[in-house]
Amino acid sequence: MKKFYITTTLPYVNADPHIGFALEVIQADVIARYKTLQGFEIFFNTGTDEHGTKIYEKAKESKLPPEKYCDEYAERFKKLKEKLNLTYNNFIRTTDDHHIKAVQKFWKKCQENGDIYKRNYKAKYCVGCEMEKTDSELENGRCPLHPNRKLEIIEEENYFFRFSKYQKPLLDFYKKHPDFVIPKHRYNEVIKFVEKGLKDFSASRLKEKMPWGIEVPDDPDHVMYVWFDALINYISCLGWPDNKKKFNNFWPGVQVAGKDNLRQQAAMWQAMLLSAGLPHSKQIFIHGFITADGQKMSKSVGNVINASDLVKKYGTDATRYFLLREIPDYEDGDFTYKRFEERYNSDLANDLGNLLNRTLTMIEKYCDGKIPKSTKDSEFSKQCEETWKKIDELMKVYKFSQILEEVFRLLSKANQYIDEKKPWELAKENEKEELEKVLYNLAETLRQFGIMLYPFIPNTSDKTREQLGLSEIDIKDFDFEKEKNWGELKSGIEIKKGKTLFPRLGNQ
RNA sequence: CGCGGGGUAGAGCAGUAGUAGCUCGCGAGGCCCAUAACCUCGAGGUCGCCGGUGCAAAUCCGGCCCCCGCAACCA
Repeated sequence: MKKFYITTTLPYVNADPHIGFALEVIQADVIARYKTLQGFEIFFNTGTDEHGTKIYEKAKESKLPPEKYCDEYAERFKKLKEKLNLTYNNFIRTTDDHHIKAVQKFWKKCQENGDIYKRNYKAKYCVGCEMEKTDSELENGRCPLHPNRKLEIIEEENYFFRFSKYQKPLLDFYKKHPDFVIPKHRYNEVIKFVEKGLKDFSASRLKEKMPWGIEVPDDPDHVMYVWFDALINYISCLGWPDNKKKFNNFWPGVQVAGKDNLRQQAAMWQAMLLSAGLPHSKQIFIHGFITADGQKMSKSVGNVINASDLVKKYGTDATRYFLLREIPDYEDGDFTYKRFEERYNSDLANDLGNLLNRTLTMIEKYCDGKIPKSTKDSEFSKQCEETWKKIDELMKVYKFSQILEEVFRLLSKANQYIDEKKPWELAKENEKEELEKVLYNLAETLRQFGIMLYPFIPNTSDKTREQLGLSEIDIKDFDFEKEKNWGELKSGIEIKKGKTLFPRLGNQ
């Protein structure tokens, strides 16, 4: 069986999951679901990033041992699976035993390769921010956020990773793989970054200052810096280094990440893989950010949109639909409740839900509630075929919004078709054959929608199928290629008109 | 000369050379199968500004202004 591996980045567990991460994991889920339809065996990984200073301090604040604190947050992220209807089959925590062992092994490999070395490290530290500051961040030698405080100079011995050594190999690699980073402008961005020159980066901290991390092998005074450990999850989740079979089956994979993560994913992580003698990732797909009402979401502004709240208020599919349709492909997008409800009403309620409803009502009234005789010369069969082609092309470059636009265009054609053909008149005039043809075309088109929408809004896909008298898509044995063909909807099936799919919001 | 994205109808966006498009909203009409839904038509834009190249520019080139991220561990 063909294999496919996809992973999200691991969110840091110092806050509740917000819709930015929801977007990422939903996008990954769409890809995974589509690949599954195509017959791939999927390994779909997500999880939580749990080490590092911020978490250590957050835990202290909430008077919990870090382990407990992480447990609590990891649970909240795990709940997304249900809430967002995700199909991931692996959830890694960077505090998992096997991950820790893998990280230490990875470290040793880099060390054997001469890429880890110790040197004195000096950094400027702002106590106000509790953060190191680089020179570029300073204004007149002071932290712009806390200009009254003097910066502390911290000095300690750190291990460094020889990032600089990989400038040329990385550039060669990018050149050979023009699709390595999607979209193109992110690909260009990372090349520019690497061309500018790479500085070795610090890969460890003194344990006495920051104990919450993975121990450096053979040097218990040091723990690794959090991202060095975190990046390795993309292979430790596959059982590397022990489970060679699984690793070889699935690696390399596609990594979905936010634009803030471009350098880490596309440059640092790739250099680390080179150092450890492992193959590069297959592809990095970078998505944009979500603003709330045009503003960056932040706790201090108090405008953070929480994924769970959306699901609670509007449901899983409406949330998925909004994020996939309204956030522009590759770019930043804006969230507002107004826009959300507009999308919901116009697309999901008026176009999709209403089409299903009116079609099924007519089948009940005019065809005894049974799918009528199938027709060959459908005006829709060709359009469905073309839409499938477009979906396939666009899916390769992760243009989810465009795909949904295409699918809903087809939907709108179906609504037009009803007005054109006026089945109610055909019924009055007893034009049975034409009437059945029209209704079959509509029902079959709806069946096709059901499949097209499966990666995006799976519950709706199920419900649509159910109301057409079909069973839900059982992903394990669903013959996708066959089901895409026009006419797979058998006549005589009894429909099961059910509840309104998406009741309109804000009526009244 | 730090890096990147953006400035197109009231709002949100698509469109990378050849009659300016989509969704929502707005106005008029149609229909009655349907979730006050659906369908048709219409109003509304000097495509940020200035200059250049072209028969032709939102689209290419140069300059400028404005907005938003990032600036080496926050999706």
